Amino acid sequence: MTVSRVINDSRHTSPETRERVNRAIAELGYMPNVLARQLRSKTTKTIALVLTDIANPFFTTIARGVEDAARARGYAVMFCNTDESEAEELEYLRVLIQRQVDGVLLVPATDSSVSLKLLAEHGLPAVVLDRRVRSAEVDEVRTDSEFGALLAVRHLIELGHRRVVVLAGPETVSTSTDRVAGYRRALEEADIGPESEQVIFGEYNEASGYEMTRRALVARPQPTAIFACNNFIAIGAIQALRESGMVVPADMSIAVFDDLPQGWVLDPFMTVVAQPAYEIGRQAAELMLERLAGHAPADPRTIVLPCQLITRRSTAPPRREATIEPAIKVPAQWAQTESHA
Amino acid sequence: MTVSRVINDSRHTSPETRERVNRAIAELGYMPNVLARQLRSKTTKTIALVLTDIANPFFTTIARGVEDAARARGYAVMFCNTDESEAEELEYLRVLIQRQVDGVLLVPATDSSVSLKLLAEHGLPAVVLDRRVRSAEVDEVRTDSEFGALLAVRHLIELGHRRVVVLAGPETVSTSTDRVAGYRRALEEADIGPESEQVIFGEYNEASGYEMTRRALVARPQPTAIFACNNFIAIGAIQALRESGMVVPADMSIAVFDDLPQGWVLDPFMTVVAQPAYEIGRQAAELMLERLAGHAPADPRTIVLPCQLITRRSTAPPRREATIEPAIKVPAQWAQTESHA
DNA sequence: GCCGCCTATGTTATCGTTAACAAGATTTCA
DNA sequence: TGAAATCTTGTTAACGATAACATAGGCGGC
Repeated sequence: MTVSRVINDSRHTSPETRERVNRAIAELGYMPNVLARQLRSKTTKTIALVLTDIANPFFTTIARGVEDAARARGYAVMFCNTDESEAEELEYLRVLIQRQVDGVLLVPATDSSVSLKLLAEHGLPAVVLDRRVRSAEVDEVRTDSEFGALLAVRHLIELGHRRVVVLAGPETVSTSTDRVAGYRRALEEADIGPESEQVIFGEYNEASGYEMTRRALVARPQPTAIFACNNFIAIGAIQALRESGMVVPADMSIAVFDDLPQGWVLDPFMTVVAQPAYEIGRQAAELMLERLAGHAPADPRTIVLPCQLITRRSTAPPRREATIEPAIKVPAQWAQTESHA
Repeated sequence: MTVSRVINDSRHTSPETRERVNRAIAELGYMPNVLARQLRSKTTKTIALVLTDIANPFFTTIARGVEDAARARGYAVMFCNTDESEAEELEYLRVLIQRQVDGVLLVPATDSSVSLKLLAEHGLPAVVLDRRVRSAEVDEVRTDSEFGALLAVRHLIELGHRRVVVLAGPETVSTSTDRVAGYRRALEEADIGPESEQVIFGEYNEASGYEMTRRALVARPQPTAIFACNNFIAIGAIQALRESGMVVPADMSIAVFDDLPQGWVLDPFMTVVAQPAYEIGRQAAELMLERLAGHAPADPRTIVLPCQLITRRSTAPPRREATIEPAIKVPAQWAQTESHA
């Protein structure tokens, strides 16, 4: 019909016809059937964002960046939550292929590349976010986890800590291993021998953070500082510390990878390595949209964004080594001033 | 093709053919095109959940209930976030109609019924969640906001409070007005005159909670307790109280509608009116799925679920009226014991 | 006046699936 | 044995849009 032309092009249509068609549309409450359009045009104007934990504000922020960039160019976004499970991830990808999405932004549950192979088989472009994948030939956007961890642990060491325990996520996830690598580099830098290393691998959630902290606390000599590899691990850690009556930062310092929103765990304000989560999402979407528009080079591109240490009140010199401050002063009300490094 | 029969029915197909088809599917990596299927069958096996704030754990929990119920019957769920804006709501509904969703679960941004009219015009079934809508002929699932508010405010009054301020959401939202009504009933019950009433309407978010609290604190005589009509308002309130140096519950009690997850605002644990959020979502989805299956009566149904007062440590007798406890004892570490009423 | 080009509209075929019908093969049962 | 019932497979049309082509005027240039 000419109707199609009015709705889409509006080139090659006379003003009267356009008027007539629009009137009819208004009268009938007509709305085009997107399904039919997509079937015919072989493009759904939809991209998918597959991530591991939508409840984590870090990923929520990424999702916003993706959505904003996509919407600005008329694309819709489908969100899929894999719960850190590769099986779920593959399940979702199959659904997405069937639903004919134009491309997939993926936070992979593991560093295996079977998911990417599946996408490649079906000719779907992909962008990997936040994590590295072994031997992948795709666009990637992430931050330098190793360097961020180095900053955080260096900060703890500068405060005087010598026994720092790192609570990591799964060993199969690159952000875990990279952050542990950064931790090791910081120890080496300070000539702290590997015998003082304390690394616990677990999962990127509250329960695991709680459990790892309980384990860390029974170690002798007890660590004086915790480096949590993500924000949920830190929340679990705080709960475990409270239960065992330890006060942060007097009895235990804690530094965290990934920021937490205001309103979460107000007390104490956390020293964190903040990632530009919104930008990770936005730029990943941009890479994808460029590729879909045909404006992208054939070779994969990698964007590594900077991260930033924000020191707040959850880190302080350890009890024994405290020299300047006379004792463990725990202000009832934490000041909200921040210093950025 | 016979292929279709193998994939769907598998009735009326010989085992050999089925085998042959399945082999071919595996070899070719064939996946059916969902779009075409949906176009032909006029059903997308998709329902939409349109809500006002996906960042609020109350709605996140509803979303889980919806998703679980839907998935169990093979339905997919599309989530849409209206940000409490009726314009956005209508925008989304138009998209959903175009995308041919089978039905819509709606947390309406206002109590107007234009959205429901739009859906009815296009023959789409709807279920209204959490809030009431004026003169609507649709299925509804919610809790008894007025009764919940009555419980919370009665609890404050029993503790000895006489000046309770209620921080509400928008006046155009039924949960706001219902909770204010419950507040008034509690005051009447206790023979507290309307001159002691203090009602502030705002929005269901942190910023508004903060701002309303600042306003409430300058009132003279100052209120001794706050009743926050939702959890985000409460978080904003807590921030404002901290800034002005007030300690909860010694200087100010606070009771909240909607529970908060562990990990959020640990200190102090909140006295809340908890709603069965998951059940609201699940039962709403069930109503919809029943209707889609043709098993529902023509007349609209309304489900009102019970809510529950959970007293924790954010409420205590007011300073002046304190008689039994000698002073305002604020334990450094809040116990996590809960008593249910 | 004729040709070619541009514009506005109509026609046909197609995307990939399934509903509906058709028809041959096989089984059931009187 | 024959007719009806059942099973298996094939054929056609349709879902609602658009791409591609076709047609018919209108216009300007020579």
